[in-house]
Amino acid sequence: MNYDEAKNKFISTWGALGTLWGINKAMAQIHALLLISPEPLSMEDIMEELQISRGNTSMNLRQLMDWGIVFKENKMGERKEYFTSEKDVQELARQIAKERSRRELQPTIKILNDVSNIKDDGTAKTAELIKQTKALHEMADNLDIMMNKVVGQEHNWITKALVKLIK
Amino acid sequence: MNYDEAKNKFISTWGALGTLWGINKAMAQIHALLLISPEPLSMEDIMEELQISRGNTSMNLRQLMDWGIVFKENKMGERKEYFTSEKDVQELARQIAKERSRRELQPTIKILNDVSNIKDDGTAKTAELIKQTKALHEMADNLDIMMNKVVGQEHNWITKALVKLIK
DNA sequence: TTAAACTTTCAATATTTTTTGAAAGTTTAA
DNA sequence: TTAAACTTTCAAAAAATATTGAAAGTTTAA
Repeated sequence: MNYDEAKNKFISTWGALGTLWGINKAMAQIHALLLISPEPLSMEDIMEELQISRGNTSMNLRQLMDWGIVFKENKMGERKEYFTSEKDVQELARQIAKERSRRELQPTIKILNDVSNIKDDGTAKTAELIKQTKALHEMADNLDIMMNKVVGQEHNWITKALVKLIK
Repeated sequence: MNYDEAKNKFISTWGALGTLWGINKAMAQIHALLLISPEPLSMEDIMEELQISRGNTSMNLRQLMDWGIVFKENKMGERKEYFTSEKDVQELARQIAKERSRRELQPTIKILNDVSNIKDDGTAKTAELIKQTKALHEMADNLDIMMNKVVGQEHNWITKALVKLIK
């Protein structure tokens, strides 16, 4: 496998994986491309490389910046904007964990809390609803703590120690 | 909030969350419904409750069974098939972690391994590709270990201890 | 100012994914 | 056997999502 094959394989794998996680293909591929690019890339570069339209590129770059994993850069004396990805994969994971917690986990925890606190009317179905949503609430809470504390730790010693311990 | 409101809120939240994780709405909602149902439900029950077609119900029940989180049950003297969900949320998490590891993480790890082992031709771009895919490979490996060992542990003492420690 | 060089927006279009429902398939009881 | 009671399959339709590209917007330099 040469460089170009490896690069394409990586980009398309990342793209396919993205769709499995609710991230669209273009967004995941742009991210993959920036991640392995030693130099910042312009919008033209990205469009060219991935064969996607200007509009698509612009919108997905914006989303990646909203996620805090892609940044704008300006080259001196050039008007064009360039883009880079967060290159430290630990920091990348931290940022993704933080955002997914904020966008998905925390709203879900709130709803599980509301639902599990309805008044128990003594019926079996109400008992089951309360029991199961309470259990999910507890689990989601633990997951949230782990995502924010374990992955979110700078210099991730916890993960290292943990993996060593249980491997 | 009364029982019906709470139930609908839970089912629709679970459905919306599913789509965010690459699971379709019907599949997630069927699962939610079974999870809070004290009794096994028939296909008719599910169709009725969620207002979806027979075909849709059949296909998504099959998928849930493939994931190992929904089971067929037969009631004595009845030809109709009934369905229940795994009710223990720890076991549910374990099963989901196991399947996602097998379906997504492991194939990805394999590709990251292949890509990161291309021959270093001395160019900056090759160096970057190798460096980043190696880093992702290591991270994916750790995640795989955690998913299979930490979540996969019966009587999940590690999570409990960990959460207590870092909370 | 103006205009060139660039980016963003968004309605229209294309693509992908999900859902339907009827026909085909299966199982059981008589 | 047959037929009733049920489930599965799958082509077609619907719905949801992603993509395009051109017009509108913005910034900078002269």
